[in-house]
Amino acid sequence: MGRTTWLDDDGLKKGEWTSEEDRILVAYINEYGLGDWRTLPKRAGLQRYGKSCRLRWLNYLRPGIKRGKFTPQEEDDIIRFHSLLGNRWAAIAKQMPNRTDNDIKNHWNSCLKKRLVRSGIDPMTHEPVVKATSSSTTLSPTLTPSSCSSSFSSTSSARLLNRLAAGISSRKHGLDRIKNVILSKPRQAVEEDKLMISNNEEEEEVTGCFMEIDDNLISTTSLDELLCESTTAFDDYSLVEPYDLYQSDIYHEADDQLDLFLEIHSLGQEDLS
DNA sequence: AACCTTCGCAACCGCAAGGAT
DNA sequence: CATCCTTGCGGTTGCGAAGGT
Repeated sequence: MGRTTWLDDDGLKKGEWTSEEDRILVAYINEYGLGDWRTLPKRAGLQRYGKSCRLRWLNYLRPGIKRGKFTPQEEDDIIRFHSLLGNRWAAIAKQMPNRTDNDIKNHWNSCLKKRLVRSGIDPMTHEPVVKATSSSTTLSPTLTPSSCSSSFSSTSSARLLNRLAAGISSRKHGLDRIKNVILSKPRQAVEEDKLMISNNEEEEEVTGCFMEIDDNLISTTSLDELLCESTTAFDDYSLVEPYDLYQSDIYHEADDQLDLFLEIHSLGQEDLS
């Protein structure tokens, strides 16, 4: 499977790699290690572009790559990470050891995206598609627009959580403050539950509550709803456009912020189930 | 059996970010 | 500070395999 091999204007090979080329590339890297990709082909004796060698190594030849069918657990993970990160395949791949971003992207585009569509889920927003007579739109499964003044959705809640995670990890907002803010607006509480927020060295309980909105009992006590209700209390936590945070300096300062965000959000997901 | 469509996946392309000069 | 170069990423394409008619 793959593309046939051909030579470009520079006399360099393109298309499918042969097993002999693979062997040469692996042998070279094993002996000399990774270095300048541009000059690597010449040094290794390959009629290839450095970019092609890099791609072949990262997506196919490097040790530890898991190939073959994705397990249901892996598929669930991809869908969940995609709902949080969007088409940031490299970021998703970082959360799934042994799978390449290319593999994940391919599987999403060829399989998972279509599966979601068949299930009536918008693959971009991860929300149920509501077929309207006048105009098509998507709605949160548990919240209607009137139930929350802002354009609340799982995506925006993810963004809020992201900001929350960034705030916690940067100690911009202490846990005490977050705790106080959440507790300060427990509207129509009917039941209490507990969330644990881990902050690397310390753990604290954040008490949440169930809420009743527009006659529809929200049967969860996710951090999402709580944050939705308390958004206004976070003076600088206004709803932002998708992935604003990912563009911010604070987010790119350290990968562990992503880990923290995912950790916190997974706790939120558990509450949803 | 032949043809057509869909699937799966390797690899290419263009662009952007960041480092080097 | 500007320009060039390298690397990394995401979107897309090409093509054999598999499945359907």
